[in-house]
Amino acid sequence: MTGTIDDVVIEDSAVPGLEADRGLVSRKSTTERVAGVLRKRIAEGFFLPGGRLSEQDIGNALGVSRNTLREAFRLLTHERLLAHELNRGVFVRIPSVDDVVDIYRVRKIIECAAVRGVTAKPASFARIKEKVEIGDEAARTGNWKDLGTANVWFHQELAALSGSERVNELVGRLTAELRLVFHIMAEPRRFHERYLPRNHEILDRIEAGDGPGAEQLLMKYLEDAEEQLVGAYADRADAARAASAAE
Amino acid sequence: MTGTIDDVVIEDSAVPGLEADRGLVSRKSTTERVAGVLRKRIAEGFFLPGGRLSEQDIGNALGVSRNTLREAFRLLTHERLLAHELNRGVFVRIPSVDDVVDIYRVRKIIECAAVRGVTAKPASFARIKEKVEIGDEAARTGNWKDLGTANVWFHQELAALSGSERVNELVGRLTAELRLVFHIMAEPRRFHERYLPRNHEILDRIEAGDGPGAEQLLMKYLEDAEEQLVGAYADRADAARAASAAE
DNA sequence: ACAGTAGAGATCGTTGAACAATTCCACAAG
DNA sequence: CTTGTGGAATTGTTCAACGATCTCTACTGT
Repeated sequence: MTGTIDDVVIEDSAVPGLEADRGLVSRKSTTERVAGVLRKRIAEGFFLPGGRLSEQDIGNALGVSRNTLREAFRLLTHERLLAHELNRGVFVRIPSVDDVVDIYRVRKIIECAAVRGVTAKPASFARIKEKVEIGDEAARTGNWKDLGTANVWFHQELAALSGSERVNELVGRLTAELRLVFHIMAEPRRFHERYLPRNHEILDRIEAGDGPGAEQLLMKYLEDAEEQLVGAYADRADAARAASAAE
Repeated sequence: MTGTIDDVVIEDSAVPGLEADRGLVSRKSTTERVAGVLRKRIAEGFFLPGGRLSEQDIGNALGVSRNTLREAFRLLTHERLLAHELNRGVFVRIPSVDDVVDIYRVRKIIECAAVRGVTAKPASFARIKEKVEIGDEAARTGNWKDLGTANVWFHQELAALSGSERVNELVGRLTAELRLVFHIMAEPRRFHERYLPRNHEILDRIEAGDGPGAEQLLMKYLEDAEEQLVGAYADRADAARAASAAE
């Protein structure tokens, strides 16, 4: 063990404000780049929930070795985007109803807490407003895909009010997981549209510095969205039951 | 892609209640077992923060190949226990002051929300009480190490009141990360002791079904703990500054 | 004496091949 | 219709190899 504990120095940088560019300097390993590609593909529905990701095929397609690919799989499995079954391979995860309920349980806790703390106008107002307007524009032009992503961004900005790196990361993961849910839903397009006016209401309360008010609206918002998704799952189950009974 | 979206069936098993044993059947991959070993070693301080984990050495010591070991490293890096530096290797992470602040930010949100929701007596009361008593016993016998872990368990039980799998996992990760912080502190033994009576106070309020009351106490508890840790970091920084100035 | 540099050694990043273990699928047998 | 039983396909894991990158030392020139 080379390093000792005394390496713990609270670094006050000699060139403040430059550390932000560190991300631009640091190259990324192949594993991370592969994971990024797969993450994007999963998000956009190229790999559908339940589908298997063959080491051989994807390795060939991306031009990376099996070992490197497996490391990327581990990353995404850890993010709950993939499910790893021993000796069977990795599959795009199929969130269960319980998952949906749990995801919203966490979202209620996190996002509501972030919004509740709002009192004065923080600097990130513009960012939230921006996301709402992007959503409006997408709805006006009928671009349902963009509407969905704008909505996701909106909620990520809300969570960002907490000012916590870990909260941001967590919410990012949760929404990525939710995208899987949307992909297994029959009609995802209209899902986000009905929540557009409520985005405005929440933004208004935040702009007014009314944290508790915004929280109340957001809580109701999340409860409704959850109920709708759970309902969609129940419909699927009913349909499956009816189909198997009809044989 | 073999599986289709229609695989999403809410399975009503032919043998209800047996799926719970699925975890017992599934063996674990070598990667996961290795990750488990490393996780434990890091938690108990065998690998100290800042120390480098050589692929070669640890691979030989554990009798696994470099590839398998690297997969395990990815897992732990994702949990923020290890830090991965390209072409330099993996190191036991050294949490910064910002990390400590952020960890407590999240803990306040999560644990307080979990505790706030308590109204009637849930079934998990006994579990919480148990953890408090384990802490008492450890303090009585002067077993500071056990006191620390008992305290961690206490908070994990508090978080478990939320009834969310994801919250449990998150808090588990945060406390694992906090253990790193404790390892770089000079005198970790006495740290937990002073919070013992406050554990009792919080437990009392929970048993009384007074969620908001418990939340208030818990919030103060977390604020004090955070302040103490941040203070310890500042001391370290001062000491480092003095040392370098004396040369 | 000192800054800069070249090079050797160590370690990581990534690949490719190999073999064992396991699962999957089709087909035969009861 | 259910229960073995093969063989093919895929994953789990190891090993060896080579280029890339970092680290440290020793050397050079001023």
